[in-house]
Amino acid sequence: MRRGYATGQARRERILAAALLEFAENGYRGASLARIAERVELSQAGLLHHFTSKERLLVAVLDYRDEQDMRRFDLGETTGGVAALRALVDVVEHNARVPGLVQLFSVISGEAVTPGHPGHEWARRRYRRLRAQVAAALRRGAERGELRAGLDAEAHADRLIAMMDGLQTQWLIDPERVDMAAVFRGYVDDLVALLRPPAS
Amino acid sequence: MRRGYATGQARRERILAAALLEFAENGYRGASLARIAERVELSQAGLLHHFTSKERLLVAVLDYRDEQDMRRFDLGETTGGVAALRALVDVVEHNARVPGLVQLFSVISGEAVTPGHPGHEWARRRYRRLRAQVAAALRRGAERGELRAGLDAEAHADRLIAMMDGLQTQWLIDPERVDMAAVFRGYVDDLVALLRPPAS
DNA sequence: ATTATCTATAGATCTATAGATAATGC
DNA sequence: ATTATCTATAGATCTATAGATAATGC
Repeated sequence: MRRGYATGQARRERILAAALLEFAENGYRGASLARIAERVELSQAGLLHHFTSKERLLVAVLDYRDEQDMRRFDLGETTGGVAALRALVDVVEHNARVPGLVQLFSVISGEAVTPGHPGHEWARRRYRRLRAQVAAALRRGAERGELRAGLDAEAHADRLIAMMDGLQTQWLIDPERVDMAAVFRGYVDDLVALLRPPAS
Repeated sequence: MRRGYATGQARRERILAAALLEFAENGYRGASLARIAERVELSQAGLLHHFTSKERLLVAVLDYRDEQDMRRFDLGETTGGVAALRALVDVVEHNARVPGLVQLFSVISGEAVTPGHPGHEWARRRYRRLRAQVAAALRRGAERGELRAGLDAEAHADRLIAMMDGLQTQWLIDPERVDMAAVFRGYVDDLVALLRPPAS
């Protein structure tokens, strides 16, 4: 499997990091390959030697970030129920410390609602995967008797994800106003109370 | 107060409508004045006679839409408590019928998380206003004894708005997967149960 | 007079490709 | 040989302004 020389590999990593910043700051459409190239001290043509096109570069950045986040976000096969919900609160608390990454996802998800946007398919897959993961964790909690039996796992998963995204947008636009982690924690607390199995 | 000739007034309205479509489809950065001008059968310079710059045109579109929506969204001085929460469900149900408008707000809000974006201030003001309106309606409900007394009105308002926004994004990206209105209604139902005053 | 248009154009971008040269490592 | 770079450039944009001409309505 050809992966190029070591020097090229290192350069590609630097390009991904620089592209992430540029896309987060300007979105896909507002981003400039020339500016990215400048940040890694490379000509713009040199950049395209490594990534062929702006579209491919965006997809590479998104996949790269997804890979990193999967680990943190992965609720494992064992975690479930209340522990899983608490893990989501931890994710939000962590996100409050990395505004740059949060901004990348917010900006790109916003742009990607447009069909034809190079991030459209990525976003669709991502939301489906997240929903499946969260729903599975909730269901494990129900099986163990930790959460109410009849719960609608998919609907709650959609809501948890929507809540995270929506609060992120508010927080990025007006950081002083919104304590993203606290408001999300309040949601999870209410949810835990609501989904507690009826006293036997 | 100079408002120009009747013909100009009519042209400006057409421009706003066309610009709305273009911004919704391509975001601020991806939008093209030439394409907007084409849709209203005007030269691109002719368009700029009416709106001076691309930035001003975006702001005009956003203010124009806000004005329209204020009526629908206005929870009045009388509505409060559970009725206000039901009114939000109506809003979401209505939004599910106008994907174009929803897309405008999603795309621009996403872009506007970047400081320096011409929609940044608009988004900030908008979220503050929405929060104040929703929180006030919840508080009226509490005063009337319809909702639990000690409720955190601001936090619940932030969450309601975040939920609406987050579900909109999911719905726009994958309309077949998400029944936006139904999932939101589920949230409101849970919230009504949670905020019901303790039995006296 | 004021307003609504137009054509023409300056001046900055932008992405992607062609083709040459230098470095790397089997 | 393959990979990593570069310069140069084609070909499309883009926004905003200057300056001329036509229509509108006090």
